[in-house]
Amino acid sequence: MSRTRTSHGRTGRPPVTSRAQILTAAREIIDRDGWEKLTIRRLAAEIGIGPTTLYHHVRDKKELLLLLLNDYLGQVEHPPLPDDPRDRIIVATTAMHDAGAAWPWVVETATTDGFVALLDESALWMVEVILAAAEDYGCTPAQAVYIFRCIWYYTAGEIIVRANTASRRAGDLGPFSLSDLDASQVPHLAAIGDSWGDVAQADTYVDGLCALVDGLLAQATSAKP
Amino acid sequence: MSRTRTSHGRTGRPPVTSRAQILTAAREIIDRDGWEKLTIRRLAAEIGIGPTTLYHHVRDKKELLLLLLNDYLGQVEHPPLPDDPRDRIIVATTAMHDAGAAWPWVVETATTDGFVALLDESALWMVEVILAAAEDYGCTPAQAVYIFRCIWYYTAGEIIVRANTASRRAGDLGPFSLSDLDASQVPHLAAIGDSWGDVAQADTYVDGLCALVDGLLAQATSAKP
DNA sequence: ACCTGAACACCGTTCAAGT
DNA sequence: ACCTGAACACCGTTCAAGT
Repeated sequence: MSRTRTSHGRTGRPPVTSRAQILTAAREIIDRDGWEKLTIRRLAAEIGIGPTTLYHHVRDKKELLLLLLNDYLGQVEHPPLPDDPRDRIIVATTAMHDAGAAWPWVVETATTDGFVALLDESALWMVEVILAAAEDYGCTPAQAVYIFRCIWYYTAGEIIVRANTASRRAGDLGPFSLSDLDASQVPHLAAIGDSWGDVAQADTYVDGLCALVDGLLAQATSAKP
Repeated sequence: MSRTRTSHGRTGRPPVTSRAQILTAAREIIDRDGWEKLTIRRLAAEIGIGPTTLYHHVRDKKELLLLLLNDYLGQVEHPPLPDDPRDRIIVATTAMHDAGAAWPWVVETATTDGFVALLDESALWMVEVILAAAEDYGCTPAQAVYIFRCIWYYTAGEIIVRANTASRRAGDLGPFSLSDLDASQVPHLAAIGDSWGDVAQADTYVDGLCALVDGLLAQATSAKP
């Protein structure tokens, strides 16, 4: 795993490609050109090697993304955690969300049930904090996993919509037209009309998260599902 | 919009390509080969025309997907709605979820804030029902929009994870290994270990939705955000 | 071992040209 | 108008061959 190969013998010639170098170059591309531009071919060009050479260091594009994801999550700083278990869930989840919102491509690799099994310990502290807090609150381990999954669905969905909306804003589609709807068919929608845009601009992630967590904790302690 | 061009003059030769034919062919490909296989080139081949010809009937691949999405959502059947507003939200959302789970690619086009503005009236009844129910419950229009967005984040996230997990099950990654974690670093996760897989297999979408909706309604009626 | 170029089997999209 | 082939600028990945 962590075998360092910075030099091999007396030649002193540093290896042209190492996993660390690959990851650095990949992050360089993402930060500079956007994450859609991270391709095997571009990454190889960035390092200065042939595309095929990359396959000696990384099995797949998927493995590359997983490596990158673990590396990134391991560097996310740990926020101070409050004592109250409920608040601890909110804080840890918000940290998870902010990390994802800053690098939305992580959801691409992380939106598989069981992706936790692919992560390093250093990347799993957020999951651990949420599980521990839920159990502190009185949940069973199974309930804690259930709560984590629900929180992750909500968070992943919000990050994806957020990312797509941001790239749309740059882009193509017209401004917005919820005003010319047939009021007899969809009266409430027609009444809201174009003010939808204003309302939807507000960042309500944390509000919604609180509602979800409170609902989940109430559910878990009232009856066992 | 609905101008029919099934014949133009006396020639009697039906046009080789119409929007309806394109959509039918696209659904054929998705149902037969999976939605990843729906490409402009394959679609053209399916119809029996050149790829470039398609661009005379559809601006973009994105427009094609939007056309397909509207068409599909318009055909989703309306479930009987209960009187209780809270239950109405659950039923309408579940219908929306089931439609998405059956055709997960819809999230690709629908995970943009404001995607509602791109939909036809016939596809918007689920949104309308949710907004109406929230207002029936005592919410302001703005609160109703907020509730819809939260519900959509949770639902979209669940559908995406569900779809990715299903395609993974066919696939590549190892079985699961949450057992060899360092218990000193992540004790709760290590304790759960491989039983995560069993717990995560349960379909808890509706349970989580109920928790979310109850949390949101409690929040909306207690104070105005 | 480590790296290479050439090739395979694809993409979405544009554009000048045909009928 | 409607359709076309050729081309552009890409993808991820494989494979036989080089050092």
